[in-house]
Amino acid sequence: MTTNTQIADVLDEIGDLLEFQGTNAFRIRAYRNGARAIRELPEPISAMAERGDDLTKLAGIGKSVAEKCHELIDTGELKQLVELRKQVPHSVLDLLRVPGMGPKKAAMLFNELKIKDLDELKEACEQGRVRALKGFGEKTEQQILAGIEVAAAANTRMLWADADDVARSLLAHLKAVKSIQRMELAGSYRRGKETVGDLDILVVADDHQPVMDRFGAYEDLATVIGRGETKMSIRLKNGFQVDLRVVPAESFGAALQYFTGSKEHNVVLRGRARQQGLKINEYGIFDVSSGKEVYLGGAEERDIYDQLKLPLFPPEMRENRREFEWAEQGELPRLIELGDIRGDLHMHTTATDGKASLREMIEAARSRGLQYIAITDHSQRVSMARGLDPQRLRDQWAEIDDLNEELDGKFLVLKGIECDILEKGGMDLPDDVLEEADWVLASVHYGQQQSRKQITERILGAVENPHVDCIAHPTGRLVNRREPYEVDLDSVLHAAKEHGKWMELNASPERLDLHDVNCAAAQNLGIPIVISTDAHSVLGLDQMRYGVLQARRGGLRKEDVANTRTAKDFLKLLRSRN
DNA sequence: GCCGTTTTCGGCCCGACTGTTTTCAGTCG
Repeated sequence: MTTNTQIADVLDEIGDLLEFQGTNAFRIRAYRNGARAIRELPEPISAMAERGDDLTKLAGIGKSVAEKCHELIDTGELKQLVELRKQVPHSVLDLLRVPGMGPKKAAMLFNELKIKDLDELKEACEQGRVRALKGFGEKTEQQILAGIEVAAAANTRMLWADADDVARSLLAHLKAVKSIQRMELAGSYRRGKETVGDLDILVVADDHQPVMDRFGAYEDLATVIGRGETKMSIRLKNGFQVDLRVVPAESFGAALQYFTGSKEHNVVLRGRARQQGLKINEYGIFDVSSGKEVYLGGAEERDIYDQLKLPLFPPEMRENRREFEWAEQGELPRLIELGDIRGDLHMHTTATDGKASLREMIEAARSRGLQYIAITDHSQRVSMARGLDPQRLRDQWAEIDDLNEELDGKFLVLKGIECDILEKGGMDLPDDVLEEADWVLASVHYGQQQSRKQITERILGAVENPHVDCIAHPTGRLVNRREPYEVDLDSVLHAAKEHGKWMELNASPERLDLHDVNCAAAQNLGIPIVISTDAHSVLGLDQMRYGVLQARRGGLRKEDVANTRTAKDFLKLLRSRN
């Protein structure tokens, strides 16, 4: 079994190694595009190959990459990669993590000084051997030395939620500058990616200098990486890089579009502009058909898309996945919004590992404008969290019955449970207990290291249990920290479809599980998705916005998400399962 | 290496900043 991720990783590695060898940049891009296409496929490419599908029909995959996919699927390895690895030691790829170090410089270091890893690079810099190379100097050597520390310390991206905190703090800091007329964050932060590599701030101001001075006086600043006429970059104490650009008012929209990206989206946009005799850059959109540049617009982001007769794509959609196809068919989905959410179907209380009582969670949910929630504490297997046995669970449910009576239809509390899927298979609570629940989440917490076959069979068992409603955090991944367990999600989704089961998109910023690509796969199959906070406290209920952002990246609409329905319609849909 | 209602060959996004190279290459986003 060769998964999409494994194949994509191989293609990316080939891209890295070829880049190092100075291969034609477009050939390298072709490998990267192929890797991306496969990574984002809604179904396993191995299944497509087995069916005899023509893989070259997939956008970004031609004859060569298709052959390599077949070789990987059939033999589990790729001769080309084995060869490349002989030529370039794997550790030299670490050199590229040093800021300012690209493939050309790294290759020079490897070829001239036989430097194979970061340790050898450090030693060579300290001995002054690097500055002797053509194109290198003393300053470059110092930068490399500083950069090695950065490469070692800060090579992980920040969770979106954490980047959001930094972003808000920076904006508040900059707002003190009176001459700032407009200010906006761009980049992957604006696109709502689950992790953010750096922040891009765009500003319109009468005078550049006070803005840059203020930027350089930010309290968490560690170093100023660079400062030019229009652009300034800093690194924060936590290693995070922030770029600031000051742009003229007539270019603000163009710059916002440009720096929001993604790169892939912009490549397509620029290609289209070129075909129409237009040119886009961060200053605007220009008619170049006469040989001169005639400014057509750029003050607003809309100006760019209007000129190309394209809709103003929501930033979360700008990944060159399907947005251009949708636009051509006039079928751009209306993405779900936070305000569409009416219920929250996964949360914990002090009965297990939550911080707030049942009553406090209900009050907090009501004050956030929700109409219904499900209380889903852990089941007995999760002993660390004092998981509920049948008796304690039934006691909680009796309490919920009383509270519902007290609420008199103004708010609905569902009697739920997050029931563990046991290591040996089967559910952690007997069927007669689960049968009494309004809402049963099934989830894996233990035995995450099991084989693909074991884990998949466990989850399939839960999907087939008639009392289970929804699979919670279906892949178990933790953003930046833990890979998904080895589940065959494609099989799980097909089984869920067959048995009328739903899938959770867990909104907790460190989970965001399902992943955006998996959301699209579930949507394709018509499986209702539930966005839930998995709140362990009152404030945890506010995590819903992270889940909605992820859902938007997955292309989900209001109608794809079950808990956008009113309490009455939600129950109706729930009871009509199967 | 991929792609095609301008093309099966000849393109493939575009500009700022830095350092070192005196006219530009490399890196980055």
